Amino acid sequence: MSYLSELNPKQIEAVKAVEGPVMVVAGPGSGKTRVLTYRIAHLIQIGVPAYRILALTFTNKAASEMKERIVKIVGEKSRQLWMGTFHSVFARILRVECELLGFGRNFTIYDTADSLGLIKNIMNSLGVPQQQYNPQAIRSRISGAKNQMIGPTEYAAQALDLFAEKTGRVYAEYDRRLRQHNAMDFDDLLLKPIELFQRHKKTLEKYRDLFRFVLIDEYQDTNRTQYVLIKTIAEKYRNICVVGDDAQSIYAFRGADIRNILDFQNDYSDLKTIRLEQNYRSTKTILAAADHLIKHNQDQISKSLWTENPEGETITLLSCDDDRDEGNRIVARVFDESRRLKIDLKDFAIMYRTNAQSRSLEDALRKNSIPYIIVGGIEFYQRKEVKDALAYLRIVVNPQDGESFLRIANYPVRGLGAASLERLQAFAAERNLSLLSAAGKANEIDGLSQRAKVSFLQLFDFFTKYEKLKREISLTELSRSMIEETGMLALLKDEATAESLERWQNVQELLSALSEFAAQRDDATLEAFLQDVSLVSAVDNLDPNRNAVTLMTLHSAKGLEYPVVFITGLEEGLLPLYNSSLDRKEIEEERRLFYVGITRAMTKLYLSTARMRFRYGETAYQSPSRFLEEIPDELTDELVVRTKRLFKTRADERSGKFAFDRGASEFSPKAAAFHSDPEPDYESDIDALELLKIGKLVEHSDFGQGKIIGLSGEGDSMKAVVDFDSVGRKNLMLKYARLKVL
DNA sequence: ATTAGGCGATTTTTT
DNA sequence: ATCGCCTAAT
Repeated sequence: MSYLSELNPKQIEAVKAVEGPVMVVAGPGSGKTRVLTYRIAHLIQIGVPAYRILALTFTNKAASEMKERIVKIVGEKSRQLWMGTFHSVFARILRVECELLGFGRNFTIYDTADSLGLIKNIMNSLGVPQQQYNPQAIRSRISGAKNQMIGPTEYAAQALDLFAEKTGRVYAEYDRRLRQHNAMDFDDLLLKPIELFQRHKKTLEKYRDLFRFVLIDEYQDTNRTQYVLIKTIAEKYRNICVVGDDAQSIYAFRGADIRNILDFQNDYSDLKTIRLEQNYRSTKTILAAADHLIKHNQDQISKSLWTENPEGETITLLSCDDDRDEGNRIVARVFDESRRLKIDLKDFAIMYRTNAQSRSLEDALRKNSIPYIIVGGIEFYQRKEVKDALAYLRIVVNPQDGESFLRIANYPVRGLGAASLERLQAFAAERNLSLLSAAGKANEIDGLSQRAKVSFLQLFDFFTKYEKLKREISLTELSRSMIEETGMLALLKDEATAESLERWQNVQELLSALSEFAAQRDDATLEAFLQDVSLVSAVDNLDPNRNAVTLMTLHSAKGLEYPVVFITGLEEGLLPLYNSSLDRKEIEEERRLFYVGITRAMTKLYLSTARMRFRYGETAYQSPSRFLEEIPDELTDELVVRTKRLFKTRADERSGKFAFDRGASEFSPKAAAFHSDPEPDYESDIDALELLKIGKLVEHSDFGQGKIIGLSGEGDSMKAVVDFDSVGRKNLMLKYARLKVL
């Protein structure tokens, strides 16, 4: 077994302990993924059929990457592994088994936005005012209840206040409607399998027997339903291996339950615990900072992380004036460090607590023509036009899907407003019909205008036609012709604004994605495509080959690593983020989130704060995060900038005045050690780059004064066309030209 | 009575 | 950028 030579003794132990319950407590960067990969490869190598192994990961990307590596080690037979996120694996099982629960195999998966829409609709029909009862809050309460396996009846019985009482009523109706729509929300994908296994012992036996080996990654972020689910499944063989790190538990808001770790220890008396404490990722400095920080948490399993990696550089603090300044200074550091460390843009990650923070960072990157990719944020599949197109496709697959029907009933505009849809819904409820079939009986609905009747009937015919065509033409043809016929493409094209054309593009992109999907898989169905689309996570789309700076939330950063990491917005109220209550547990989760961020960094870590920040539509004064005090001073440096730095001119260099008179990046005394590192003769010029605009007057040391009349290129290859008073037009590489802005 | 379109407020983190 | 509310238009 040659691969064992690549592992340390603890890792080998974790790979080889395949029988019985095992818990691997794996610190950040301790080679956890490697252990999981080799463990599965090892299982296959000793003769376990791949299809008898269930491996649950946190993202689909992690699953497919791991699978590829396993295929490389032990060959094609490992393709049959059951591997993916909880949600995708159990969605797959439900597709086969859900008829036992009264669902059709073509059920639709509702994402958070769909489920919120349904809840709002229900609140309207139950007469629960949305002003008094926040639909979001109701949705998250229902989701919370589901994650703890509390059903609507039980929830209503426990309701103590008015809010809970209303939530209970909405919850009951919500469940009913999901069933009517033949739809499941994210929580159902975990809850329904439990129900299935409870009610159908034969099915339970089938899966218990199938999954002889069960592995779970990121165990600290599993919730109660996930815990019950795997415990149920693994009961027969008890070959269950969980891998996780309590210090990286950051999903309590989603129902992740730390009890899952403690209970696991209680559930299995013969549990073998293996600790992976050697870190292969970060410098000693970064690891020490993380360690000091996390020691401030009371709730934790104590562990002592260590590394053979070098001491490394100190962590650099950037104290910025405001969010704009923060963006600019980070961009400047990206330029400097890419030069100094000779690394690519893809080696940089900028992290933040809230998605809203990405804006000022994006502005700075865009202005300086630095390519970047943003993880999450406004996701492709969340865009209105994409969701609209998807809704049409969803209805063809599942004609009962009322939520999708309501979404597109009046898009493109067909004269079906709120009142008409209200009538349709009432009629459908009365006769126990789906909205689509009710639309087919529009003539029987009282009080509907003639126009609305015609529209409903046309809509019904439209879907009837495509339901039929579905069996006759290819996936690609069907979707293309259908979306074409809705008229939404023409509508977007005719509008001809930059925005509408972008939307048009997005719809086209969706259709291409579908074609590609159809071409790639021989078993490709519209159902499968729609399921994939519902369950993609933000990081799944991260392309490691693109050379661009990565921007993401601290949550998305879990499991990733980068040579240089910037963690931004280290301010009270932002990290830790304040909401209504901030008790110890919440602070500790925020601290873990920061911990996750720090431990993503391999060689260099930057932490930034802004004195003022634009939030909720106004500029607020911010104070530094309490977490900064928890990192020992000797591990950090402060990079001070006095004023905006301009390009040096030769004259400045000669006089040596530049650094003091005009301000520059300058290190505080304790940063001297860092500054004395061998630095390439490269200047940090980015602050000035953003000042460079067409029309600006500039000075060149040889050509004198001139005016910028054109700018092109990006990064190091950025050029400017300058009209000089003395010599006329010149095309200059900014990197060498050393222009001074006047 | 309905619907269409404009304007203003609003974002914690996510499968 | 999206959602909800308001007013003008049909």
